[in-house]
Amino acid sequence: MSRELAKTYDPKGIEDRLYQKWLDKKYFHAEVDHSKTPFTIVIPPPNITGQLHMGHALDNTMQDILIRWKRMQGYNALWQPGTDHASIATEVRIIETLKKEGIDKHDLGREGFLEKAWDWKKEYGGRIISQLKKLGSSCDWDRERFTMDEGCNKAVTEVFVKMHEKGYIYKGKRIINWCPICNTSISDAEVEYEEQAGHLWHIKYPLMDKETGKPSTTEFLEFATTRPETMLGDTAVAINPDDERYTHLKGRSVWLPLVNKEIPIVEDNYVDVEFGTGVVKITPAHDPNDFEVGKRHNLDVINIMNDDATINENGGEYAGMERYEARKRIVEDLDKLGLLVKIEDYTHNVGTHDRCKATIEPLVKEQWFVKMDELIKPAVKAVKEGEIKLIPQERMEKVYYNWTDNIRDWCISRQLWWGHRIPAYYCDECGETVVAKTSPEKCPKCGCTHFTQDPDTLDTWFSSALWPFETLGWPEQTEDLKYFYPTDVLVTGYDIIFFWVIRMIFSGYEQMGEKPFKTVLFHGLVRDSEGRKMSKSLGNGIDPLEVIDQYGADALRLTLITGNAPGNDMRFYYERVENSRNFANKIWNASRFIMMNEDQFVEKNGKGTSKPESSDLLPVDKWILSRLNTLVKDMTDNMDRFELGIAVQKVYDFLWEEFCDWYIEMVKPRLYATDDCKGQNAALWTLKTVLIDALKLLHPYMPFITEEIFCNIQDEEESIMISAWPKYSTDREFPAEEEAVEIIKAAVKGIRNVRSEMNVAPSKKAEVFVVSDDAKILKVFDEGKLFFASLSYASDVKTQSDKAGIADDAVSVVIAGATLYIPFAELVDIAAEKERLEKEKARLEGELKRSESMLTNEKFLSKAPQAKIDEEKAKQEKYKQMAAQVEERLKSLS
RNA sequence: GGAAUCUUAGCUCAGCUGGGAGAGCAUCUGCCUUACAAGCAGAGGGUCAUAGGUUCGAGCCCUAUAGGUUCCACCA
Repeated sequence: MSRELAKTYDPKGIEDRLYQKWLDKKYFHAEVDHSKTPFTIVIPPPNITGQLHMGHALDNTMQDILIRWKRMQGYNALWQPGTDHASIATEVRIIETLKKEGIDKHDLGREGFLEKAWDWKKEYGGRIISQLKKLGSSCDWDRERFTMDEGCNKAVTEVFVKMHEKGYIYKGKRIINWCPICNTSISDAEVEYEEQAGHLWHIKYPLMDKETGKPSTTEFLEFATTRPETMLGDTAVAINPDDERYTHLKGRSVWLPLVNKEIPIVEDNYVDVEFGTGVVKITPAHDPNDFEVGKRHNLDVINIMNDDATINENGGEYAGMERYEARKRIVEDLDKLGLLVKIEDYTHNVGTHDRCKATIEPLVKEQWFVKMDELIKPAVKAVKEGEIKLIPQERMEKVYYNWTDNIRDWCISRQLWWGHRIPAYYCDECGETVVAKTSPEKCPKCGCTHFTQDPDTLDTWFSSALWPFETLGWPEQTEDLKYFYPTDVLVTGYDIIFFWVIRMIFSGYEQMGEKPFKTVLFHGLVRDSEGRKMSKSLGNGIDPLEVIDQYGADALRLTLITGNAPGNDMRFYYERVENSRNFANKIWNASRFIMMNEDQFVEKNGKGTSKPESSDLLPVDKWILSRLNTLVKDMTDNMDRFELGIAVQKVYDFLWEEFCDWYIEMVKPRLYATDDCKGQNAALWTLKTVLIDALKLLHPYMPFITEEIFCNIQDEEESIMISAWPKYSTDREFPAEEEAVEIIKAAVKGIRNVRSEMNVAPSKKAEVFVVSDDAKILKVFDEGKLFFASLSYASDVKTQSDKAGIADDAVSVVIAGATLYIPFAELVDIAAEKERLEKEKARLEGELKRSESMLTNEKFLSKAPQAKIDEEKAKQEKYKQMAAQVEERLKSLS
């Protein structure tokens, strides 16, 4: 029944096969079950236009780890998946595609366009889902949702109407960020400031002559601007009331050239006396600060721009010009009038749209807003009081409060077609606004029965904000909602804390009266090997699907999760993926070793292995069981604290170093001893037991290979993903055996070290004498003789209490409590050995000094925990012994 | 302008509540030892940015300085 397994692990084929098995078995599916505690994660819904990138890969790997782990711990684990309609991103993409076919969105009309958009969704919405599956994501796909499906539509309308009734949603004429390319307003959060080289135009306006009432030819007021074209909409010039230079100007006015009209000089504290000339032109329609100044002084708001950023009819002769052309012409014309003082080079921050990178124009428009001051309060309180925990805590809380303390009302209307249409209806007769779930029958004011719905749609994040409860059935009070809400963990990048996380929190409290999640686990960005952001324009993006194809999803997942702390950015290196792949191969071969030996065992004995009597277990077996036991505890603790990188590092080190490099090597002599059936059985049982438990610990991180090995190596359970997470057990505490094996390990290392330094080939074997006056230590070596000899390339091991019968020139190695002698005379290099011992002596003296200073320190003795003191005392004792032995050895050499 | 964060081995980064300076890759030296050369054994390499301070003791806490990254606000 010998099992044929390839020498290297090749994930190709295996991963898809196992994923299909899990789907067929419905392992990912969760139903309400009151006998179990729920554990819920909602996926940050990827955009339907999206392609899986490294950020998704990291985000979803983390979620999958948590979900698989909790599922194994016996929780009713639900990972709720879905996709986002991403209104503006999608609409922009569709418009681009249409453009290539020579079609303008307006040619299609709203209905036609939306038809195209839904086709798009059908075609691409599934793509990202299948990519998430490649990664191994154990989402409950039966529950897949979409932010514009029927349920979500209902939720959005419900919230809009409810919040409008409460006065939290209002329509107002305010200054907003306008993207002339996308032709829509955008929220403050979507504006990205970018440093650009520009100019500062110094311009002067003539003062109005008090006597003649005409523009003065001698008196001017000078100021600077970065956007000269906005002068067309100027309705005042402002000075600071405390500015002594301009006291004589109070109450006067200036002549606005080109437009040819008189505008007042107003006094406002907004003006910084220190900056420039201390004079500011005021354009209320095109600058947020000017808008505020205008409100304070009752100034006219004159919009001079069309939606496409061309100058409108208010711009007189400049009407119809594109904004930058108008700028050029206006500067030229001012120059002709002698009103242009100078042009300075100036770098300043320009607001751009984060999607299309076009320079945004502040415009005054009527838009829908969400009033934030009241809504934000419970969201702040929740974090302050620890109701919701942010990880990494300190850093993210600071970012969080920074935003909540400076929050402004949220502009939620978008002049787009792809999205949730605003449920506001205007009476065709009298213009009355009715906000309702469905189109009203008749106007409450005039009785008219014809209405037109608001053409605008809502900001994508308006629906995303409802994601944690709308996906569970809200506004219906479903069993799912009652059972799975609030969710447990939200995993996401810190880059969308404002867009999404905060908005979910206040929405959760407002709509559900309860937090949407208990913990937010933030991760950083995945950068390229030079630390740059991965982006399409740079072309430095690494496609996770290619990595999966080449190295397997397990290798990618392990790479993304190791050596990376929460909230920190990481760099992506292929070398690290290779290392992960090598690790997969390592455990594959370890399992192959076990299976091959088990097959041989069965062949010889005609029966399989069975659980050995406790007395058949050797100290090494107990040692590895004990180490595993500690690992279980440590890893579980780390994961409880969401320290995923640290946790996986521990199982990695355990498997590679302790299990493969030490335990398997220790077990080999026993397996190869042909007559020891009981010993072989005990060794094989321990190997299997430890490997299987370690695989379980590793499974959340590397789901595929662990499942593949699990199913090959045992046949009691059908899948590792529904097996139980290992638990710490006092039955597996073996401190004495741990100590014993550590002593032998130190001895093996010491001997290997000497042999290596002296360039002795492993094939040249020599006797090893273990000399100690401690009978317990000699017993340890007697019991471990077999594997000690094997690991230290010894031909034989002799234990004794003194140096009798050992050649004087034997090389010695000092370890805690014993001295090892290797008599291979022909290889001894006295000088080298002396040098080594001197080094060792110096090291021990240093350690003793440190130890001494601690143990004679009263404060340390009184303040440090007893365990630490005892530990230190034991160490000191050990150092003392070792130092004595080194001293003795040095004497014998000289 | 405000704030956060980082500066640890040649490179990339771990290092939890202060008590042994670590990993991967790279380098050097041996090994085709019957699970694995995608491997095994061994070695070299760090005044933990700089200067102070707190402490018996600091990579870790405090202050200042220098440099990098990021976020927020935006001043004409």
